Amino acid sequence: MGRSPCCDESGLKKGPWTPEEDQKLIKHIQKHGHGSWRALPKLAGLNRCGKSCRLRWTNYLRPDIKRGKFSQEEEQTILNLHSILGNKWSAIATHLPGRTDNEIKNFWNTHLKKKLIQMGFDPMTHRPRTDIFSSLPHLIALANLKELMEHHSWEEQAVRLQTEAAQMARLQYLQYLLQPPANSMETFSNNMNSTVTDMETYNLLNSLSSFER
DNA sequence: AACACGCACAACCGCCTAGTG
DNA sequence: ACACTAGGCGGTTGTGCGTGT
Repeated sequence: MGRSPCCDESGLKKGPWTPEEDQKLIKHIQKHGHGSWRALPKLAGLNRCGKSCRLRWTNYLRPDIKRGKFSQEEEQTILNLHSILGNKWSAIATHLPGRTDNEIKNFWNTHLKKKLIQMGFDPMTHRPRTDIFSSLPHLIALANLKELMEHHSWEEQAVRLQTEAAQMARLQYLQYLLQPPANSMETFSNNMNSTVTDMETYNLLNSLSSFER
């Protein structure tokens, strides 16, 4: 019900945190725990709203936060979980110890989303895109077909077609792996028990992205 | 050197939900 | 059952930095 009034109070500081503010927050929480976030700023001597303090602590100052680049395994985990859970960042974060929902959300928006789009997948459905732009490579391929037939031997064309067929098979396999099942934990656990390992999926992603270059 | 641009990420905003009286 | 609040969540914006021109 209704919006929390804490941030409507005027005179509270906004914007980037200073090292001094960080220290005050860390010291207070280490000594007393965070308790009520609403009451914390006053007790800790901070001119911030409780919400801002909570966010700063959970997303940046918490001692168990893992910083730095996401590993390949983490990246694959996010892809897998996002295909199942969607934009449930906090739910995804529970499967990645030391990572915050905010960090995962940012990583998704700046890296993974683009990666999927580049590979021709809809980042929301994890299915191949069906719009005109995703079809463009196929249309170009068709347009080039005539020229191909005129300038290359049958042997060359056979090798090329064989390579492309293999890539297409891998693409379809990946499509199958990334298919979002019905939103139930049953299908989730089925997926988790599938014989396909994270590494296999990751290798497929890599092989496909290198193919597109 | 100066400017424009894009990227990454920290932080904020507004809505939703669970808990409480 | 209802009103109210704190905390949590996801979307969006702001800011600093690196890179290209």
